[in-house]
Amino acid sequence: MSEGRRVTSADVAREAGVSRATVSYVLNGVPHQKIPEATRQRVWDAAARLGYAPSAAARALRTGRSEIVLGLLPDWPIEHVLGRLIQQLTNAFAENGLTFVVHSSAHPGRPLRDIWKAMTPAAVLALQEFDDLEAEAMRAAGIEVVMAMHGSVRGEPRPPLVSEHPIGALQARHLAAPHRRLGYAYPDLPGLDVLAQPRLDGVRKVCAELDMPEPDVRTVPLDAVGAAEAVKGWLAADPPVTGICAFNDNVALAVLAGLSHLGLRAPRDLAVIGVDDITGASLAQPPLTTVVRDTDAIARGLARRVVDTLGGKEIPAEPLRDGLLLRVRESA
Amino acid sequence: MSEGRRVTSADVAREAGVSRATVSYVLNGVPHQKIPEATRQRVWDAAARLGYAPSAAARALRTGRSEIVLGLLPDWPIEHVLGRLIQQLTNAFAENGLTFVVHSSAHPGRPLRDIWKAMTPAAVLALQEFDDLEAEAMRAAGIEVVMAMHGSVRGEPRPPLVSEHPIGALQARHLAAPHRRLGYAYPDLPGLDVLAQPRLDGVRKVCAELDMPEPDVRTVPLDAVGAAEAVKGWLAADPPVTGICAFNDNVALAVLAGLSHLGLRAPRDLAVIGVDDITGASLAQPPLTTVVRDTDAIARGLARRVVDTLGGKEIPAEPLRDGLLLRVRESA
DNA sequence: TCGATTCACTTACGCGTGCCAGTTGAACGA
DNA sequence: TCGTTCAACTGGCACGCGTAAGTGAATCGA
Repeated sequence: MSEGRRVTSADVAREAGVSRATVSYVLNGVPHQKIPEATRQRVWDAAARLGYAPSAAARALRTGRSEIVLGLLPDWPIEHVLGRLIQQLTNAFAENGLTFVVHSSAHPGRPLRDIWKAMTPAAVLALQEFDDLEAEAMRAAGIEVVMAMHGSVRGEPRPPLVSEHPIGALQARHLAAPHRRLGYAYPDLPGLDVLAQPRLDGVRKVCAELDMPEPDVRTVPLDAVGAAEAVKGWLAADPPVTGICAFNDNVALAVLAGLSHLGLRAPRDLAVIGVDDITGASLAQPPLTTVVRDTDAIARGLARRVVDTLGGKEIPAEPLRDGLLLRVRESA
Repeated sequence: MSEGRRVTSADVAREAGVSRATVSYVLNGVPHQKIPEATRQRVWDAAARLGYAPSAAARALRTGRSEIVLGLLPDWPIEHVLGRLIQQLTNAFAENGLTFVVHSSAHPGRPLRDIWKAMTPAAVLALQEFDDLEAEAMRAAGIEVVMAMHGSVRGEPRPPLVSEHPIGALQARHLAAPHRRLGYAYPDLPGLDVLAQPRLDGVRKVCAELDMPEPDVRTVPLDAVGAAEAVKGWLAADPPVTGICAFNDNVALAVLAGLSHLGLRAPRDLAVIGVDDITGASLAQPPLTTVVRDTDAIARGLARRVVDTLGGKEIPAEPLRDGLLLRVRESA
């Protein structure tokens, strides 16, 4: 059938024997119009029969905003968790009639401004920290801006939507039982500070609460030799470090490799706990104890936040609460 | 300044003291119009001064297509390589004035059809196999469809744009020197067949060329115990398998874990080679030998393909050629 | 019986573009 | 002097939609 030409609401109107306006009212469920059930049904049927899908472009042009939520990806590697989060966000937004679309703003070939000016998304969900001026400009253009990470707008700092703090705290609390001195394996990638700092703060806080000394923080590169250096440092510390909270599983894997490089082994010589439960975690020698977060809950929460904000509801500033799960294996 | 209202081409026209049409001609570089350099400059300046960015919605409405390239993500986990590919595709398309946007079609909250009907992308880049009817429907709607994976349209099978074959071949050739019987560690996730089959075929072909027996294919689950079963099978085969080509690094890691579970070790008891060079590969015990592909080349190639297709050029059906690198470590 | 109200719609406008089909004014040839 | 040509523009339509304002018929209260 219809070769090329797209089905418009005018086609539906003709098919249903009503005017275009009526079609629009029915399909959008406009409340203050008295339209009898019979007519409604005719319109619904006609639309279905023709396979009508409204043009997002026309709609966006008319209303001044699209139904697109733009996700800004961070420039650090997209691994397991982040990948899953993207898929889950897509689904969560789809359930709310929004199309989630991600854009890597890593090495912008075009300035970010062009991107959002062009697509006029209803909202922008920043999965990374980003420029305040940019955020302000978006707001001025009528775009809702939601940040998942730490971020401040016009100087007024607001808490991150997704809080990293509890992750470090959980790691520390797990290790604290047998271990009296903890170390923190900090990632070797500058961009990760937004995540790493709050996690480390969580560890610090628990140490303080339990009257333990400050955690011994060392940057751990993702290679066995470099990691071995950090391990040597920990073991030589005074008092010696016996348990390591790693920024994530990859860093934890590096610590394990460092240990192995020195002929040592977890948890005997040094206990290690990671974050994320990547595939390699359960396959490591020894299998890695790790913290998993409920990314689906985060995705839903984030989506709801955005939807509510778009709906005009005022949102509490508190972070989302997402379940954390401790997956205990052998490394700690 | 301009609180709320967006800058339109009419504003630019007023600022430059010309008509809207002239602005449009200048900014779009329409060839068959005689416009003196002086006027061009005035328009360019005015546009820059006002910070004009054309409305994608209006443009899309007018032209019937947007400048968006929709990437359809597969439903398998987005790891390292795929994540990097997404970022690189974004950049590659950006360099060509296109906005790359990905959508996870994993568990479609809405039918896929609604998505692309709504956003009318200029092209769809499927990173996974997908429905022929769907593809046909898109084509009918004037959307260019490009497939990165295996895919056939209306029954006529066409070769995949990104070929997986050479990966398996390279793995096999590397192992073939000391090893006379190879095994293939097949992933335990049905969706991965599109990738796994061609890779396995590559291994098969090399085995045949070198007068070696057929590879011994076993499905390897991502846990040590399950993987150990597969390992036992290989070692007990007749003639025994001594080298394993794994579908990817995670599967290779599983094989390593299986070996370790049995008190064995690579490469002494069984050589293992993976694909992707994920972070965990270099950190494994022993460090994993693996095949890396040049995803940046793939991204650029894919982007160019799409851009050329949109430009009306007829494209050769041959797959992209991407560099393959063998990263030799200790496991094989 | 008749104005008023309600119902069930329809008419018409404008969102910002791209681009076709003019229009203007100057230069030029006869 | 007057067409004719051409460079350099401009006017205005259509894309598909949401929605404010209007319209004719039916119903109703007095």
